[in-house]
Amino acid sequence: MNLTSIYDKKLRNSGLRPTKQRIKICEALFDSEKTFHFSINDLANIINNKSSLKISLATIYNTVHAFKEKGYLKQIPLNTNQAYFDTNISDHHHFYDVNDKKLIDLDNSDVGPINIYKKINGKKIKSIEVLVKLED
Amino acid sequence: MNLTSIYDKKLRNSGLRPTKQRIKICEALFDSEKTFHFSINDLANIINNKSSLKISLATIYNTVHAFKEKGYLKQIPLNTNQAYFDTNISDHHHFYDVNDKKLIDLDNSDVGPINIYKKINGKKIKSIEVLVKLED
DNA sequence: ACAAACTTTAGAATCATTATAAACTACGAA
DNA sequence: TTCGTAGTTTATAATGATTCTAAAGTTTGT
Repeated sequence: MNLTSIYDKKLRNSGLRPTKQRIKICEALFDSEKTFHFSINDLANIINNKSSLKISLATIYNTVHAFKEKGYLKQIPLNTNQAYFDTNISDHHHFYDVNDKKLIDLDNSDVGPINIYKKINGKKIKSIEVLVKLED
Repeated sequence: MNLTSIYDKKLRNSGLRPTKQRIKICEALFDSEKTFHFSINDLANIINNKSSLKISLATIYNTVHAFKEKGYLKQIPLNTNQAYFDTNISDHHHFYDVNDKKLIDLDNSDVGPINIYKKINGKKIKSIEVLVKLED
């Protein structure tokens, strides 16, 4: 089965129609084995620079949010003015290099087990994310 | 020594002139023993609702950034559209309740030791921040 | 009291993101 | 296949947070 039909199935299974825009966004995000980090603007540039089909910013926003909802993307908690997303949806963490303003994955195996001793009544833990800031 | 003169000294020591706006912002932030989390808008409301001296938004932005630079405030890494700050500048972490959209401090003692095994050449760790998302 | 440097401010500008509503497309039923 | 409906895309406008600007005001050392 080729990638396009995999994306087609993925979209259908999520209740999203496999439009050519969404397939193209899937290609930009998931064709490579390597995962990566991106802002909406990064993604718009990646797609609209190397393809004849231009996709509007609104569609890219909509699609990224839909994919985030469906769990195909994660948003990275950061204190920057724009949102950053990750195609690596495994449980993992991040380095943030404050000088180079770059994100680097920290696999779960790169971080020792994290124990949270405090409990909040009626709430359960949904995720644990570690941000390690780096400087020169 | 009263609080106002402590703030005066704090500001002078940081190379910031102790203007009445900055003193008032210090009062709003640091008078209470309790630390708290706030957005710029929260802070503007706190100050401008309970005081006759109205401080412009621009000044509040400037001052919060200056205080963050000086280490009197911390910005909390989150994926929200607006910036959140913390008057608790000790090493600590956060719960974020995704249903109630509320932040709760997680003291260092509430979290087991965190070990980072990965190293990046020429970079050193500046901070480690854990965000624990909670849901119902 | 004075000049220089620093601050505050209102308002404009910018940037990221979301909303709108009209045109377009996919899809299932007939 | 054709049609109607629901879902999608798009340009553009609207919003909201934040930053910039430049003029007016304040602080400070002398």
